[in-house]
Amino acid sequence: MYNELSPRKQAILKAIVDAYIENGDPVGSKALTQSKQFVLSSATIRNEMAELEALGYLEQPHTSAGRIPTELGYRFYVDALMQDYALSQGELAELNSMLKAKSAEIDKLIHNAGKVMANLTNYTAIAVKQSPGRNTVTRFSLTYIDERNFLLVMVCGKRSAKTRFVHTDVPVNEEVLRMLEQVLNNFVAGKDLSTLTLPYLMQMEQCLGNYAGLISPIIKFVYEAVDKDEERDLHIDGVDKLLEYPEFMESGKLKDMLGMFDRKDELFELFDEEGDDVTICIGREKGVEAMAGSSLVFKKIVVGGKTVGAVGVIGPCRMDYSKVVSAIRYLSDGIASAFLPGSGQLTPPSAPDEPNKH
Amino acid sequence: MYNELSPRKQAILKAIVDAYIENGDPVGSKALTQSKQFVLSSATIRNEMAELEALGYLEQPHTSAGRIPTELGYRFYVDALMQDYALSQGELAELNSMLKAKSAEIDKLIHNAGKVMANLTNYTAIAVKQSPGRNTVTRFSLTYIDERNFLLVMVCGKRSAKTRFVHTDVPVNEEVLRMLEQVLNNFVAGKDLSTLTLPYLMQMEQCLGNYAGLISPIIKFVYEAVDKDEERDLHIDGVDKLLEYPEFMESGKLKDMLGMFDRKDELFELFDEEGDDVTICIGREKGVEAMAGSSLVFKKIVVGGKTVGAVGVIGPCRMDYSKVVSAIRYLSDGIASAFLPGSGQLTPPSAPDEPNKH
DNA sequence: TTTTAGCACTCCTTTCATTCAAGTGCTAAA
DNA sequence: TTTAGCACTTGAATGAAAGGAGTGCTAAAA
Repeated sequence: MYNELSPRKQAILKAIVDAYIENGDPVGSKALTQSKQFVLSSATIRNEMAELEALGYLEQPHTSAGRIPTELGYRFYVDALMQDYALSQGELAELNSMLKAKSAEIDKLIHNAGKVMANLTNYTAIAVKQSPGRNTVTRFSLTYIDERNFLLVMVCGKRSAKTRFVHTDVPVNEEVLRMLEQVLNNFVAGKDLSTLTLPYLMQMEQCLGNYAGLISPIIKFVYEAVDKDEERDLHIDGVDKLLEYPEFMESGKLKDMLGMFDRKDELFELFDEEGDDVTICIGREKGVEAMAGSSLVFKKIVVGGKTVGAVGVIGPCRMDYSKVVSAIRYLSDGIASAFLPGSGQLTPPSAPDEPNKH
Repeated sequence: MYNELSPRKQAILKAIVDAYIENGDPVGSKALTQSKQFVLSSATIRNEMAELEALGYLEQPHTSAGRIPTELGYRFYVDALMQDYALSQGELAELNSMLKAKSAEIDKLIHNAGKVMANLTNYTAIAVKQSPGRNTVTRFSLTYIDERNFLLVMVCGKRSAKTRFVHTDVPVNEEVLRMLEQVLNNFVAGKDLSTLTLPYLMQMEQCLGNYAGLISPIIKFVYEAVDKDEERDLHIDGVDKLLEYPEFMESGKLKDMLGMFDRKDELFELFDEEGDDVTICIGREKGVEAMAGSSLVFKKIVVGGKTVGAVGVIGPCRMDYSKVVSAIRYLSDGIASAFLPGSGQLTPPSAPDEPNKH
């Protein structure tokens, strides 16, 4: 589909997108000839631009304005035309200093990554933290509080734990809790939830005699704890950056965005993507109406084969994709390797030696 | 200070604030006479308004506009003039249906309260969840995971628990953990942290022999868990509601707000208030520059003498205080009584029988 | 002494016409 | 195939004019 574009058309498209990303004004044929990168007259470029528009890569806000890229134009740009951006020394320093403070939990690191991203790119950043879906509880532990209350601790995998306070109508004591704990560890720990059939549960209840009534509320908690959506968490940073881009100042765009930021479920869906490298969603490509005019760039954070979260930025379609992509890739990989067991040192994904001045 | 205002001035001030809150246009003398609540000519009212302005309760955007309240004007209004708003049946139903879904943790309830508040009042809502400061850990529980890892569970009070994964250099087993657990429960549980002096810690370490090295990282976690700031959490809902008020559309107000929403620390400070009833912060009263033109109304949620959070709304100074106050009071008290042990039924703070049409 | 009618004045908002500049498409020539 | 030239379109910027809302002040009325 793309090969219908001659090299010259591609060069012109690239120049237009680059220029438009940089200053936000529709770019006309004259501006391109003045930029000295083409030895063509404005008329020739005009013809090419007219064809690019007919092909759907460009559009005109109105008759007497220059051209701006369409969603298709941006798509082609990020897929085929965009150049790699090498992070500057200062930018690398900023990212690294964040990554080195890896003392804390991965949650905090991801959260901080959002703040850093927002600052570095000057777009709104989204940091997603998600525990791997479809857990099983690997171990139970019950802690006595008083006759009617105890704490249920569920260890999921080796890296996360959830607690619930359980109130009982039957009085309990340490001994009962030990027994219950043992039953849970024998019957439920490590099992997939689908194996918890009714007869199976009844078997457990038999083991507990008078305390059989405790099982069903606990199982409810287990379901809740294991439920995939339960453990997703999403932080948005630098919302005020949106205001720096005129595309959000008019019409209802800003409202759309802020509304979407409130409906986190909808946001999560945007992050459901197969790819493992940086994903770029331009405008309504994913079918989300509120994304019209905006783009989302993100990358999953994968530690030891498990997706533990993602980090991304959201901003106008007219976004500095090449810089954003570089920053996100660096940060996402950096977080991942900071948490890879054993690896203390970061391994930057690319060797940036010559910083771009942008 | 306030008694310098004659009853008539108060009535006029009230009428002005009411009218301005309702439609956002500066209110002139003519509008007041037309409202039929005064049997005075516009000239008389003009004189009164001029005096109210001289006293600092009103101001004029420009010479040929009506008057709008100053921060002092709003202050007087909320302190002395504002009428109680009786929530309508529909509004009560909305609030109650939220409160009845009390299955979940108090965290979730508070979070939901924010969403409901935002919808009901049409202002941005803030839901604060804070565990009572300066906890002690009341009980420890250790769960074996593998030779080098175990889970540390710290129960604080009877209502909250925190977990930490601990990695050890010394191999451990169930037995060791039991011993360690006992030591922690004997020496640390229920103690104020200030009693954990160095000699005291050394005494503990003696009890543990080879495993003395485990104590210090655990104590570090205890400090973290007990640290006051650790457990504050804040959710903002309905940010897009800001856009419905023209005061945020111009100048940098919106940016100020969004910026403040990002700096949660600053927000938390606004919620540090002594009072137990609804608190109203008008504009820069609390010394926060970003609050210029905006007001915050909130109320702590107090369960059994402990502050567990707060719920509030933030919006333009021109806010429907009376409705907001009623809603917040109802919700805050509702959450509190939903979580008061034993009390299944809600006890509404006031008996609303005749809904206001507003 | 207080209230009110009357009036000149201020200042914002809206409207309309005009001008200006940028950029285009098209045609014809190179 | 490219380019110069030109007529045309359109939004943005400017400024004058009109309109309106509201005020303060003065003097008369209650």
